[in-house]
Amino acid sequence: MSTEPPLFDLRSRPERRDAARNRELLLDAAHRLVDRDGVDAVTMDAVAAEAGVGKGTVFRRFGSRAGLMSALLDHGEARWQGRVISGPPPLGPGAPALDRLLAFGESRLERTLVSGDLMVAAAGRHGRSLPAVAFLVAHVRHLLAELDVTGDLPVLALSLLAPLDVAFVLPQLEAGVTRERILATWTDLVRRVVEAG
Amino acid sequence: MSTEPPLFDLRSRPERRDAARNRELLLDAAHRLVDRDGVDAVTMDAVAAEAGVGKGTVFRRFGSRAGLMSALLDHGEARWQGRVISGPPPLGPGAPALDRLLAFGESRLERTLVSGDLMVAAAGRHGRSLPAVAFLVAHVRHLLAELDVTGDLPVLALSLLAPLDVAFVLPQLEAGVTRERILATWTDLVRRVVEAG
DNA sequence: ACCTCAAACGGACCGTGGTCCGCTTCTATT
DNA sequence: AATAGAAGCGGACCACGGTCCGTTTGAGGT
Repeated sequence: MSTEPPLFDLRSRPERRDAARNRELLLDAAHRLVDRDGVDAVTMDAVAAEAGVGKGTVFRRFGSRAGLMSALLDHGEARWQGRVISGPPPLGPGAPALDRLLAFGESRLERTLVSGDLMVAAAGRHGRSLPAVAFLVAHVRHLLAELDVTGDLPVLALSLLAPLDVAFVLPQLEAGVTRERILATWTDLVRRVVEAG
Repeated sequence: MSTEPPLFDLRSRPERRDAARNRELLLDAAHRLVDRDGVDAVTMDAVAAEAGVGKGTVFRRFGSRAGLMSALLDHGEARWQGRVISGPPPLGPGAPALDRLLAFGESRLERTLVSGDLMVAAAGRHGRSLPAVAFLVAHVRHLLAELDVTGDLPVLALSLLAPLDVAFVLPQLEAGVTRERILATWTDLVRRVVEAG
């Protein structure tokens, strides 16, 4: 998911200066295009032109359009993850685990609404790859464990995350289901799971 | 989802003879290509050539590649839906609702495994559109109601279906999670929801 | 300073999904 | 049977994602 060079692999030489510069140029250009014309306007040719580099360079740096989108998404995701890990409760630590879990759902839904189009663009053929949701799974799993929920926690955590995924949220919104209904039902679902131990 | 003309809308004139013939030619051709070379080999040009018609015709009949794939999928889906509606229990009617629900999950997972690549190809930008899962939602909703589960049943039903969606199943399989774990966890999840009323 | 060569670059090129529009064919009407 | 016009057809055309490869550039060694 990350486009940074592997931070802890000392065998790999660091990125060359021009490569690093071009990465920044490209990210800035892409960000600008998203802000100005929306995600759909971010074609690989457009971002290359906007950054003033060749198209091949975009693919060299980000691998694919989905990779570039993931990189864009990462900025926001990292900040959001920061709030989950060390922000104020109930989303951050300090609140009871159930409160944190419910706050997590609401906050995650919010992020899906705000960055849904980027998430769609960052997804490969079949939905978001597992690394992309690893943090989410790990966090939910952790909270479930604190709540003494038993079972196959990794898979259960992902099952609880699925209804909040952009692939399910956006179509429902289009069909007229409100944000509130989705959130209320998710809260309900989580309560049932937790209460059943 | 269906590519048939609207059966009960008498205002719309039926499909012209040549159009109907070409639809069949195209479906046959596409089916042949899937069988012989896999879903990825089914390009719009290839299916047009195989059917001996122009490319424009393929788009006129099916709207998009996803539409064509949906049409291919429909054959299997319809047969499967038949088994759910009127096949032998516990999947079909006659068994207790909870048994039916659990059998539904297992059977659905099976279909996801068998036709996953077609499902992926049939999905638009964001996952499968709601009409494509309308039957699934309706059935699960019905069973939940029979089990006296309260709440926002349409949204709850979709939430239970989400973990069985190809977008979540395939990545897990690739990551080494077994079919059995996925099914067991889904069964567990459903039991918790039902038991909590 | 110079050399070396892996890394990076750029843009021509390709395959594929999707559109467009002038031409053809079917069908309802008389 | 003739006719009109809607429905359908085909394939040239376009945009976009992705690849390839000859050229350039930057960093470590001498």
